[in-house]
Amino acid sequence: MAYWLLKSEPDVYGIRDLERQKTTVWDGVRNYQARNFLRAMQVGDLVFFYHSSTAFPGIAGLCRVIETEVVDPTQFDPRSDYFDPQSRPDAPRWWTVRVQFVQAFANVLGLEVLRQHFSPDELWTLRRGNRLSVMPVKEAVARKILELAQT
DNA sequence: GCCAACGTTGGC
DNA sequence: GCCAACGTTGGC
Repeated sequence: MAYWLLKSEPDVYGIRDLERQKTTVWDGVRNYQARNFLRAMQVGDLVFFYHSSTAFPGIAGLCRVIETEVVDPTQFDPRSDYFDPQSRPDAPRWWTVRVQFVQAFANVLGLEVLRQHFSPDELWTLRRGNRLSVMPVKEAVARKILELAQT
């Protein structure tokens, strides 16, 4: 089983939205590196839910991959912000996963706490200028995050 | 709102 | 294939 991190702006879609919906298709990713990570996910993988572009950025909760190789439907929707006119239904460009809510952390693990425990190379969200919205998390780092979240 | 950092685009 | 210009991201 692998661990990952997904970024989202809570004003658009936060951990509480996922809690309410229970599951969601993680649509709208339009970056090839991020897409490749999405395609590498396996059912059962654990995913940290990161809140970005908000007053208290940080890791807000946990979810789990429950379906892989999902074709992102927004790429074919002309009214969607994520419409990709160059993507063909017989050869979709953008693939994603469906995730299921697991837990909202009692307290968001903010950047200050994360920086105390991890280097930018261990946790890529800490890298300056990092814009990648889907990234892998090493098991040792994931275990530590889970430990921090319970305290 | 600012601005540094990054990915993408497009002219050549 | 290069690279400057541009648009976007995201912390502050």
